[in-house]
Amino acid sequence: MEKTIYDVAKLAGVSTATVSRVINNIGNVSPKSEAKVRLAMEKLQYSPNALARGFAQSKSKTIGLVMDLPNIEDKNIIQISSFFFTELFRGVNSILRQKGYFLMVINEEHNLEGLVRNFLDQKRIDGLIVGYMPADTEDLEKVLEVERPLVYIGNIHEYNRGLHVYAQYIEYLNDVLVYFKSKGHRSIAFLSQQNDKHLQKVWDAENKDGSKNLTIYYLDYKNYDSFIDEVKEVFSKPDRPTAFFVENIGMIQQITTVLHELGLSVPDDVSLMSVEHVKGMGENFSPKITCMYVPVTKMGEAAIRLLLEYIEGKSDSFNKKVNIQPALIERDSVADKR
Amino acid sequence: MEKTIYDVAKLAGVSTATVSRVINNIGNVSPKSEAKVRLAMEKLQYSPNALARGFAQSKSKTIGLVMDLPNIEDKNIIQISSFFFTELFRGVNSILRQKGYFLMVINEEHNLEGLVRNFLDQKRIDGLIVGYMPADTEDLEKVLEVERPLVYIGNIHEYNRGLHVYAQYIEYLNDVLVYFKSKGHRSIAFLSQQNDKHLQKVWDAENKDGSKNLTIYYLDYKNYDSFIDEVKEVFSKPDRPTAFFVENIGMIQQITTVLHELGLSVPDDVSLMSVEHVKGMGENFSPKITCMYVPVTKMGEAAIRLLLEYIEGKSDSFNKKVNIQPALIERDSVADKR
DNA sequence: CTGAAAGCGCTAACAA
DNA sequence: TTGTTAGCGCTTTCAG
Repeated sequence: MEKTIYDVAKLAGVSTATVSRVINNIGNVSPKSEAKVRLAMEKLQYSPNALARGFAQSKSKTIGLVMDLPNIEDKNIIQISSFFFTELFRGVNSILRQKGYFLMVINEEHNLEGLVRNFLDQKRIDGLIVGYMPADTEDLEKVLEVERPLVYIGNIHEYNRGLHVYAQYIEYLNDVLVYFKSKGHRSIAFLSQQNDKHLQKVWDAENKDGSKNLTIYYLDYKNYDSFIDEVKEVFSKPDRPTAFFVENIGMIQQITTVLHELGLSVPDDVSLMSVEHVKGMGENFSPKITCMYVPVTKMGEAAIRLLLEYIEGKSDSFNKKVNIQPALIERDSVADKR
Repeated sequence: MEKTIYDVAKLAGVSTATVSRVINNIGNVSPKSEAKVRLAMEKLQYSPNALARGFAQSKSKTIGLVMDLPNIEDKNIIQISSFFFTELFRGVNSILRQKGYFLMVINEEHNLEGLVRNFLDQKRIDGLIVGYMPADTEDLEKVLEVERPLVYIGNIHEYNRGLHVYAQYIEYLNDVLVYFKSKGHRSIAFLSQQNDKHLQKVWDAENKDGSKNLTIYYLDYKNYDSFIDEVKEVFSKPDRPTAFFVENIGMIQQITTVLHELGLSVPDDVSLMSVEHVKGMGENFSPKITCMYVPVTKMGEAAIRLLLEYIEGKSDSFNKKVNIQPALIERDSVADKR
């Protein structure tokens, strides 16, 4: 038979209310009583039943983390997202445990509203972190409308409300471009899984003076089997780009090999940049890759802080945003063309 | 105010017991009643309170997955374990959700007994999967002693009991050796994080005929900053190994570069093998790397099956083992020296 | 500072 | 096939 708070109370010679007070560090307990209770708990090896506590308080003390773990077939994305996932997890979990919360990872379909119903309404979790960078969907809007305890991590969206932690994707893409430009590059290729509308904006911004002095190639790797061919094609031309931004650092190895096969060396013929979610990862290559470091762990931490403030009523506002700034880490893969 | 089972019962004109019966698909409900109940639930947008259910049944319907996510400073291990983690998670979670369970990821210190007390005794979880491949510790023995619902994934241990899913590490190490040998290699290096006692066993087994016709180098990468130097040293010798097993596939890139710098090419001068936890990952290299594929996802699935059988009383035995067989996938990184 | 007691929402005998 | 009802273990007023 499991020990209950009654057993402890009886052994300690106090009421269950007093035991509850010491368990929860409420105070208003005499040192004497507290000592008796602690002794009794010790003797009985008492562990409070989390289910009963949660039930009594209508709080599960657990937070959900929605991640869209890609299917193993998506070779493109699995590497980058493995790191993204584990880094985010680490950031979220460390803060959570400190505050006495637990973490439930949720890897469901993209039906946000359904998720909210299943997990929040059933009180399985107290709040939700959406880590799969949802696009602007009606689903998202609906959830924001009802002000559920939910933080989403990712690009800023058009419904300008809700708890939100983000790294300004468009901005850092722009930073990459500006950096390449500052090093004298005028013909630049991007290999990115993002919709090219972001790149288009960047491109437009850079060429708005009408000089059109930049040439930008956009490669996408929706199709895993064909992007290598695309790369080969673009870099075989005599007027090939001198700089190449490869969003997924897991592809740097292959890209480097392909460039070598084309007789091009890094960074002398082609400069390379990438994104790292794990700090220092760019150093695992030769030459060491200059990267935008996107601190996912920090984003996770910020998200949790926002969420707990809201859940615990310390924050009155549902509309808060935190912008985490990526950092450009210069290494050896970008040549100075000036 | 949240809707409760009473609201549903009242609206449907039945008792709470009947509502409970349809929620839980117990049966013994007339189609008529069931229809009324479902309609009422629909109208009220009713979601059963998981906390209350858990409390009433003393079951949380959630399983804990203990993972030791390495600190970001451990550059050695972070890559391999990112994949290991996400793949294991995927396997575990998919089966779990199918069966109506939820997954709580636990990333705590190596104190197994403490974990068990915190999570199992408090009924926060119904069972535990230990995914960090625990060594033979007294901690582990104690937990096995009391037959808690726990499956561990990893190497077989000396306490020959408990629920256990494993890939036979020593065996597949041996398979690697045998494979290299079959290709005519006689001088082989291993770069592995494992304690070298495993390798020693392999070595002994292979040389037990007294012919000593194999030379095995053991490199370890405990120290991230120095293993590259070790590699350089070993492969600079005129009698360098002709084959190299690099356990961590995340290091293949660096190793290849180092070998190139030494003027050695793969596989002509040095043959390479590695381990992949994500199927097909060895193909992301040039040349494509011959790998032992360790199907972590399958291991996760097997673990869950074992655990749920035990928890739900379908299995009488606490002592069950499942051995998941790794597969050797031949690609282009091993030369035939015969 | 302490204790009595009323729930929290659901399940599961048991009786009908 | 249904309904009644006594818990499940803890928190939290409220009165003392």
